[in-house]
Amino acid sequence: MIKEQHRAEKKAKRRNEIVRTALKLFAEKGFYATTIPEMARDLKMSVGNLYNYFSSKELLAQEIIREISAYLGGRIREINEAELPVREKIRRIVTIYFETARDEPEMIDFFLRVYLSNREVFHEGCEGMICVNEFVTEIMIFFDDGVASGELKNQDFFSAFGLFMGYLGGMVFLNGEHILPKTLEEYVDDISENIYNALKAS
Amino acid sequence: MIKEQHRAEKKAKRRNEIVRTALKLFAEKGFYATTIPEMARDLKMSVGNLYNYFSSKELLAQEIIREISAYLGGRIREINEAELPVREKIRRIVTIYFETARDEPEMIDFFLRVYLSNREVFHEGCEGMICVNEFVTEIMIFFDDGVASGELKNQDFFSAFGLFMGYLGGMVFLNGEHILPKTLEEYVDDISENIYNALKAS
Amino acid sequence: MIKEQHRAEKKAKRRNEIVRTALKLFAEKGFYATTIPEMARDLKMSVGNLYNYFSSKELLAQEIIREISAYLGGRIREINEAELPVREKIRRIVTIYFETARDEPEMIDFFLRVYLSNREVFHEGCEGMICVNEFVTEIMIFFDDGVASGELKNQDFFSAFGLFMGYLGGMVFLNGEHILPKTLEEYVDDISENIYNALKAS
Amino acid sequence: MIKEQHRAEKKAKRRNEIVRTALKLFAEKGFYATTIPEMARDLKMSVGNLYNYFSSKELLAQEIIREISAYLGGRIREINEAELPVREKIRRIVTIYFETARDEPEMIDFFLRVYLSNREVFHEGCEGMICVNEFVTEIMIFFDDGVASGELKNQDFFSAFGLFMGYLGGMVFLNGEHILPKTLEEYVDDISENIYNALKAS
DNA sequence: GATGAATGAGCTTTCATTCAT
DNA sequence: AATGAATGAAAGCTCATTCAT
Repeated sequence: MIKEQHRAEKKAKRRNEIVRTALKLFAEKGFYATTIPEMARDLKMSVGNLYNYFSSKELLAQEIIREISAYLGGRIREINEAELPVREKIRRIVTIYFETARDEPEMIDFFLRVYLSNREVFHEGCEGMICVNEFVTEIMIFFDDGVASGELKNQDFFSAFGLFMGYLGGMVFLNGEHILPKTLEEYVDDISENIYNALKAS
Repeated sequence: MIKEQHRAEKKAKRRNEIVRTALKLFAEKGFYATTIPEMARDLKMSVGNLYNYFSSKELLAQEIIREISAYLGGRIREINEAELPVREKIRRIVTIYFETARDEPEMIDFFLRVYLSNREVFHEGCEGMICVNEFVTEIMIFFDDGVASGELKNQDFFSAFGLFMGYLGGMVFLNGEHILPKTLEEYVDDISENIYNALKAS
Repeated sequence: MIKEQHRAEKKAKRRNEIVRTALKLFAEKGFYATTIPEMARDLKMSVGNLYNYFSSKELLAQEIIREISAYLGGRIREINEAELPVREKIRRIVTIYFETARDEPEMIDFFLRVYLSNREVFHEGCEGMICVNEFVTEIMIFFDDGVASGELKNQDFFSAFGLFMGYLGGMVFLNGEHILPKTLEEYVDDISENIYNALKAS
Repeated sequence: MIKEQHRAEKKAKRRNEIVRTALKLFAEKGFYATTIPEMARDLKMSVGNLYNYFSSKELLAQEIIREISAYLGGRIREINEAELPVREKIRRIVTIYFETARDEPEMIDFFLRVYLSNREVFHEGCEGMICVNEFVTEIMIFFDDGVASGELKNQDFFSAFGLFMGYLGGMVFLNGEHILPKTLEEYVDDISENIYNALKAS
């Protein structure tokens, strides 16, 4: 039926609007300081109806992190699939991360301010890394490929992962606090170089 | 008057107990999930009296981060003051950070789970880095000394700071989520080496 | 028209399914803990359509009690129409009540847990005993017949009715709470005897 | 300290007012139709403060049933302790029950409309009969004494208990629904006689 | 300094009912 | 006859903070 299709589409669209609005609010104010009535107001939607789409505030947050992970994972996959020296791959990953932080800051902020911070919100349903699986997997592939090609030093994956992600997250945090004297983009060279030096073979 | 001295001492002691208890609770449960009545109960103290020592939950959290910064800053100062090659200094800083995470996890957890996450709590009174000033200053000294001695590459301080702190914070986070296959101590070698390679001169 | 007949039949059937499902849910979980969306889900029907059959939750509950009254009234009518000594009639009524409690517990549970308890639900539309009229009438006939035949003491009907119904309801309640050391069936003898002794003519 | 004593007294008094007000509301409108804000309004007290006295609506209801049980148990104990023929004891118990229903109808209504009906409210904390223990115990003593003295037939306790309590409860229910043509007091003779006949020896 | 009863705004969530399709 | 998205009022409960004692 065309009608039903139309309705389903509309619902999917509405659902998407909810996710986007919630992402924005959560990223700005944190999980606890964002209230459902506020979200409903921004969406011009009743509180009750919001609950027709997501059965709890926690599940909404979990959906969001899954979508962020899928988005970033996809961006990194493109890089993994290109034939490029590791040095250049690192540069591109750093660039993408900072670009995202600039153009869609909600995504990175949510990651840092909600996902990493309010662990209790994710412990039921997003244990370990299952909700950021896509993203982590691509980083892992990047690393394994680099080791396989002899460009990267062979070490425990988490030593490399912590460096990469901790570093980038830290820089975005400092930027968000207006502590950095330069824009993120201007740090790309230094940071890519540092990461490369840290991880490269011999 | 001896009496007054005694009274002041007692008050300082009580204040200290409050800070320690609050630190423990905030680190364990986060800022919002920790309630003042709960803190009072743990302290065997009335809520009203607690407010005689700290006029709000936020100010209490700010005091805590200042004390953590002072503590860690002090530990790093010792290293800065020793005559050691940079490589060894890095190793010692990493070691101290992980030791603290193991022996007094509240401090690092508070840093990651409260200070970095609930920015709204600190925006009035701890703008920028003023409440973690002592700690940051020592890292800065470590870095400047290394550059001065020619051991470290001369680059924007924050490129180095973000690497150092993001990396260590990231590893402690992964450890807290039980994602790491090894203990933090077993990562000290790899991580110190990575940091050194990232920052060393040419 | 045959079509219309068919349609009317189908509607009656659907209506019946609703009553049965609602009865089950109300009996299990009580009036307030049973929600209309839940009922619709169990019926594989939309909430909107449910409201085409019953215009409110209250009216649905009222319909249910009327049907229960009709069912139990019918069972007792059979006994009233048989030529039996009062002693045996009492025994049969007790037996039927307990059998129903065992085989179709929804009916008795609804009676005790919804009809007797949530009076506010029935005050508009089921005042007094009008919705349990059929059932009460048959008990009245039983009683009048017994008095007429000289087997039962002539007293205010409600003295007898309260004894009969309060007693049986009380036993089913105790049974439902798992307080009774024996099954309801094993109490039939004692209880019938007690009722007979209470009501019999001098 | 006199001050502390005074404060404790005041708190106990307030607690009592809460219990009385809640009892009245619950009895009138049932458990679910009575709201906490409404209770607070009647008590001229804030909602929050109410929760300083009772940590949930359920626990409040449990406290109430315990107090009712204690009250009725006490009244029946007096009868048990008097040297009276069983026939007279029955009469007095019936009288007390109906008197209570007339003078403090909330107590009996709560018993029938909340305790017996909303079992889910009591299942955690008042399993089985533990919250009506005092009352049931006295009925048990009455029954055992009667059997011991040879006045009552020796039968399963619950056969007798169900009769007694179901009967009285049933009559109060009918009275509450304005179905009875006479006042409860006018039924005392008939009912006592019926109970006696039902339970007496031989 | 110390107590803890009191406040009240605000939170997440629920649900009977309606209505455009 | 059927759908289910939408409403919106209201529920139970929490908690930082105040203040009379």
